[in-house]
Amino acid sequence: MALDSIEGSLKERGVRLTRQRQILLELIDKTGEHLDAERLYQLAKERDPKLNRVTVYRTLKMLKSSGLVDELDLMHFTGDQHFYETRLKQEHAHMVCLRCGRVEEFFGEPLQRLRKQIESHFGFQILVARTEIGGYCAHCQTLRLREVEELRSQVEASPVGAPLPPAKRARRA
Amino acid sequence: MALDSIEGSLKERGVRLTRQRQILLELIDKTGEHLDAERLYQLAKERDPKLNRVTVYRTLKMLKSSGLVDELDLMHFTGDQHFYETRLKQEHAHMVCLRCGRVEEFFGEPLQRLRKQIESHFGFQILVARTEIGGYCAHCQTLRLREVEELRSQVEASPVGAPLPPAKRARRA
DNA sequence: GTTAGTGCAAACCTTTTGCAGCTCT
DNA sequence: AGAGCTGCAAAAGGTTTGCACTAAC
Repeated sequence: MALDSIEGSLKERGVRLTRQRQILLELIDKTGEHLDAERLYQLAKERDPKLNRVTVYRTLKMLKSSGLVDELDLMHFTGDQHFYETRLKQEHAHMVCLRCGRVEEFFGEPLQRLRKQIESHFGFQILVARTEIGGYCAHCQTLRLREVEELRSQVEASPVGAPLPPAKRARRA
Repeated sequence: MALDSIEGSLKERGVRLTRQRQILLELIDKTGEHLDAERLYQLAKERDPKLNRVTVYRTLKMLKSSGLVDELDLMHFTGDQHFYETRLKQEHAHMVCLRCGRVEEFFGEPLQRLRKQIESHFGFQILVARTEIGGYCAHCQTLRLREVEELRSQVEASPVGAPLPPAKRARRA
C-alpha cells in the first residue's frame, strides 16, 4: 500500500510518526482528489478536532521537501492555494478546465521525452517537474460558445452596453 | 517591436493606454528578466514615483486575462509571488536551479508534441500551458555534492549532531 | 529522558477591494 | 462628457514563526 512506503521512508530518516501525521498521510493517500491545505485541514479535523491548521502546513512542507508529495497550482483556478498529491503515479500533466474546473491527467511519452532532453542537453538534474495546462474541456467548449453568443446579443440589445458579469475570485465558504 | 503589438492589441479592444500602463508595458517588454509584481513596481516607481502598487497588480491581471502575458511561479524558489513574461517567444519550459536560482528556458519539440496530443486525445482547447522544472543546474551539481560532504563530516565530528542550517524563506529587503 | 513535534497567537507576504477623484478618448 | 483608470486605505487569503507545552522514540 502506498501509505506504507511513505511511512517507511519517513521512519528511515528518523521522522516521528505522530498521530497527526498519520491522519494527514492517510487523507492525502486515500482521497482521490487534489487537496489544498485548508481542505485537508477540514477533513483532518473530523478525525481529530484538536489538530491545528499549522500542523497541516508543516506536514505538507516536510512531505514536499522530502520529495514525497508534489505541489500543484492547478492554474490558480480557485485561488492562490497549493494542491498536493503523492508521488506514486507516473509523471503526468494536469489539464484544468477554466470553465468547469475539472482536472484531467495526461500521461504520455512527450513528458518522458521532455525530461530526457532537458537532462541530456543541459546536464540538468531534475528533482521536480510540473506541467499545468489551462483551457476548455471538450464539454465546456460548446457551452462556452453559447455563452459568448448570449453575451454578444445582450450587448447589442442594450443601448449602453451591459456590463459583463465580473469573474470574481472563488471565495472560501 | 513587441511593445507595439501589445499596445495595438489593447487599443483595438478599447483599453486605454494610460501613462502608467505604458511604463509597465515597456518594463515587462524590455527587461530581460522574469519580473514579479513587487519588482515591477519598484522599477516603475523610478519613472513615476506616484505610481501605485495596486495599479501594477491590476495591469498584470488585465494582461494575463487578455492572454498577453504568461504567469509563472518558478517553482516558488523565492517565495509565493508570480512572475510574468510577454507571450512573444515560442512556448517554452522553465528550468529553475534550486540551489542558485538561475532560470533557463527550454524550447523543443516535446512541448509541441505534448500540446498536440492533449488537443487530439482529449479534444481539449488549450489556452495556457506551463511547464516548470526544478533541480540542479550543471554547475550547482558539483557544488551541491561538496556541500553534502561537508555537512556529513560536520555531523560525524559533533557528538550531538550539528543542526543543519535552516532553509529560510527569502525575505524582502 | 531527550528532542522532535504540536498548538496557539500573532505576524507576514502577496494580492484584492471599495470608493472618491482624476484622465484618457 | 463620461466611462475607464488610478491612488489610497483597508482588508482578505494563504502561509509562516516564536514560544511554551506535549508526546514519540
